[in-house]
Amino acid sequence: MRAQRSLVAAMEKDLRVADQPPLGWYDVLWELDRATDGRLRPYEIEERTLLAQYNLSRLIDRLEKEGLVRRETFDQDGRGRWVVITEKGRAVRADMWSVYGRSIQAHIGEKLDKAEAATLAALLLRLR
Amino acid sequence: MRAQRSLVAAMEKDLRVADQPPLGWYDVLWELDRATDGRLRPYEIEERTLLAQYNLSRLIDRLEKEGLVRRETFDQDGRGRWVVITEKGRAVRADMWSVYGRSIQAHIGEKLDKAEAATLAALLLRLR
DNA sequence: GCATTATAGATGCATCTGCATATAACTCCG
DNA sequence: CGGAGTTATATGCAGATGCATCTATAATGC
Repeated sequence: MRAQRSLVAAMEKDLRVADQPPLGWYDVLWELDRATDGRLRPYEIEERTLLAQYNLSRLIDRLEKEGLVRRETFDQDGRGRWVVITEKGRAVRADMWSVYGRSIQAHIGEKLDKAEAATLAALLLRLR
Repeated sequence: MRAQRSLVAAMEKDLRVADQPPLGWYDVLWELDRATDGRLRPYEIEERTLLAQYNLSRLIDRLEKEGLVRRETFDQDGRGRWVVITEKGRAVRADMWSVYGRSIQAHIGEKLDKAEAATLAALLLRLR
């Protein structure tokens, strides 16, 4: 918990200093950017990011308001929506990565070697 | 991040279902309970829990309102305060532990053996 | 000894989160 | 088919968080 708290605090700060949006935005944009056709259903994003449903719903609102994603209807199921990343969304994600990637390197890469990082990732994966 | 998110969600839920206060309360009460005379300065709690200063300040407000801690003046430095745990605070911490401890066992203890847990803790410690 | 700077803690305000619940659409079973 | 239950997403409201800043006090430099 403490490690996570300090990493998040440090990385959020790196992003903020570089005038970039908060961390949460990245996860969603990244999932969309790598998805086929740059689109996912909200529940798919939810599964991948482990964001709470109501939380994601409003995060999408914010992304939409900034023009980084748009919602489209999902024809096969009237309850469903598509969330589609826009060109601007892809650009913002790439910008964010230039800061976030360096931040990960600084706060994690510098402190663990590849093998240790792999061990850590494997152990954490077991906790989900 | 995802492991932390899902663990916190699960543990908060365990606490809530058992009618116990949120996780953050525990950390503060625990630090106070084990401290000499059951008292610490806010900045000491901050260092130990890695809570943000403004965040802790208001968490103490809530604990105080519930009668779990009280603030006292700190004579050696007019800027400082003591945060002192009350008997009720100690009791609440103990109650919480009966739920939280089991929750840790269920969500972590069941999934990692002692050696793995030690490895994980050591790696995470390096990230702070 | 006074001005400057630093530290401890609190707080206004905007935003975010969490819970509960709403709404809408789908599925399934008799 | 029709109602009961289920799933996908959204939202009202209360409370928590984050940022910036404030107040009060202490330390430092000249």
